[in-house]
Amino acid sequence: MDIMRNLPATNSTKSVSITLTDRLFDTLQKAIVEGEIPSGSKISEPELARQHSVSRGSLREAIGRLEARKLVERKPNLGARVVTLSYEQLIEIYQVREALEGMAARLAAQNMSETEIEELQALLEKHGHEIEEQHGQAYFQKQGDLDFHYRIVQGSKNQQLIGLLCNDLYHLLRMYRFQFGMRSKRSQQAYDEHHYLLNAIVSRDPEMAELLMRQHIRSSRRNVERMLLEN
Amino acid sequence: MDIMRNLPATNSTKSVSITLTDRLFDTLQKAIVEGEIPSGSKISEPELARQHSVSRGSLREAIGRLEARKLVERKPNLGARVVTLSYEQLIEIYQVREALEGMAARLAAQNMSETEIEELQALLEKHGHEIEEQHGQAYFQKQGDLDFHYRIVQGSKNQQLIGLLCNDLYHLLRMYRFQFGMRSKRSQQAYDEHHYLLNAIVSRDPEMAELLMRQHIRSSRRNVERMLLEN
DNA sequence: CCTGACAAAAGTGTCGACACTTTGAGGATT
DNA sequence: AATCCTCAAAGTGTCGACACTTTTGTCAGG
Repeated sequence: MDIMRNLPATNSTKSVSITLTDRLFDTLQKAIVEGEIPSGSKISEPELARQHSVSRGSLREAIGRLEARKLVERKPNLGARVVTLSYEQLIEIYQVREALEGMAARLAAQNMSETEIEELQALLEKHGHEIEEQHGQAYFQKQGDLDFHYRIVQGSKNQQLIGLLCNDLYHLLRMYRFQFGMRSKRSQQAYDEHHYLLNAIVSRDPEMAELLMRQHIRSSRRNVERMLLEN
Repeated sequence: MDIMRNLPATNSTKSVSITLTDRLFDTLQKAIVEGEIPSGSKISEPELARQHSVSRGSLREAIGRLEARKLVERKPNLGARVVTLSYEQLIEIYQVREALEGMAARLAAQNMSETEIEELQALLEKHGHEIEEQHGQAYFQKQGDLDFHYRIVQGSKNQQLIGLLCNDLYHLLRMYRFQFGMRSKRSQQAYDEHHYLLNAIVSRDPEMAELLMRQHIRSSRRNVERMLLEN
C-alpha cells in the first residue's frame, strides 16, 4: 500500500527499528556497505560488542542476519568475515538481476496502477532535467538509476520478487557501487533506455518490457566490465 | 567441486552440522517443511527450547535463520509464526522460478562440463524407466523433478543463483509440495520437456535452453493452478 | 636456526537469569 | 450485561558468565 513510504535510499528494514538488534543490524549493514568496516576483514565479536555497547548475544543475532544477506560469511568456531568483493561475483549479480528484474518489468507492465505509472513518468522527467543541468554528474547512475529500478520492482506486486531484489541483492549491489567507485558516463544512454522501457509499460506490453529491461541491465553490465578491465 | 556431495533430497546446510544451532536449524526446517509444526501456528520459544533441550538463545538464532528463509515470520515483542501458505504466494514463487531457472538453464548450456551433461543424461534415462515401470507413481514430480532442476541450477556455476534457488526458494517450494499434496499425472509430459531441454544443453544453445526451461515451469505452474482451483 | 610440543590467551558456542512488553483473567463501575 | 481497570502470568529482548575450540607465543630438543 504505502510504497512511497519505503524510501529507496533509506532502505532500513523498518522505518524505525524497535529492538536493539534491529538498530544494530541497520548500523552494521550501513558500515559494511559503505566500507567503514573493510571488506574481507575479520569481525571480532567482543570488540564490536564493546564498540556499540551491546551484549555479544544481540550482536550475534545481527551478524546472523547479515550473513543471510550475504554481507558476511561465517565459519563455525572461526568467526565471521565481511565478504570479499570480486569481479566474478559482480558479474554473477548482474546475471541474477537480469533474470529477476526482467521478470519484474514484465509483471510491472501488467500490474502497475495508472497513478504509479504517472509518478514514474514524473520521476524520469526529473532525472532528465538533472542530467541536462549537471551534465551527467554521476548522480544518475548512483541514485537515480536505483530509484527507477526500485519502483519497477515494487510495481511487479510480487512479494517474493520484491524481497529477493530489495533485501538480498540491493545492498550487495550498493556495496559494489560504493567500494568499486562505479560512476559512469553512461547517464544519457541509461536515461534513454529507461524511457523506452517506460513506454513499454505505458503500453502494457509485458513481453517488450522484459526484453528492454534485460537489454538495459546487460548493457549496464558490459559497461561495468569495460570499466573494471581498465584496471 | 563436489557437486555430487550436495544431495538434493538431503539438503542440509552442511553435510554434518557442527554447532548445536546448525543442527537445530536443520531439524526445525524439516519439521516446518513437512508440516510437523503446522503452518500458521505460533512458536513459543520456551516450549520449543524445552522440547529440543536447548537454551532459548540457541533456539533464537535458529529461528532467525528460518526467518531469513521466509519459513517463519517474526514481529517484535509478539513472537514468531510459521508462514501461512497461500495460493497467491505459490504463484509468485513460480514466477520467480521461471526467471531464475530460465537464466540457470541459459548459463548451464554454456558452463556445464561434458561429464556433468552425461550424468544428467543418465539421470534422465533412469527417470524414464521409473515412469514406465511405476506408471507415473507420483515419484517423479516429487523427487525426480527436483533432482533434475537441482543439477541444472548447479550447472549454471553462478553461486548467487545457486544460493537463491537452493537455499531460499527450494525449501519453500518443498513445503508447498508436502502440504498441498501436489502430485500430478503430468509425469510423462514433464519428462518429455526435460528431454527437450537437455537436448538444448547438449547443443550448447543457451537461448533455446532458457526458452524451454521457462515454458516447462510455466506449464508446471498452470498444472498447479488447475489442480488448486478444483478445491 | 628450525621444528614441534605445550600452555596461556583470545574467541566462539551455549546457557540461565533478569527486565521489559504483551496477554488474559478477574473484579469493580456504570 | 457490558465496559474498563488492575494485576498477575506468560513471552520476548538483552545481558553476563561458563565451556569448549582455535590461535598465539614460548620453550625444549634436534
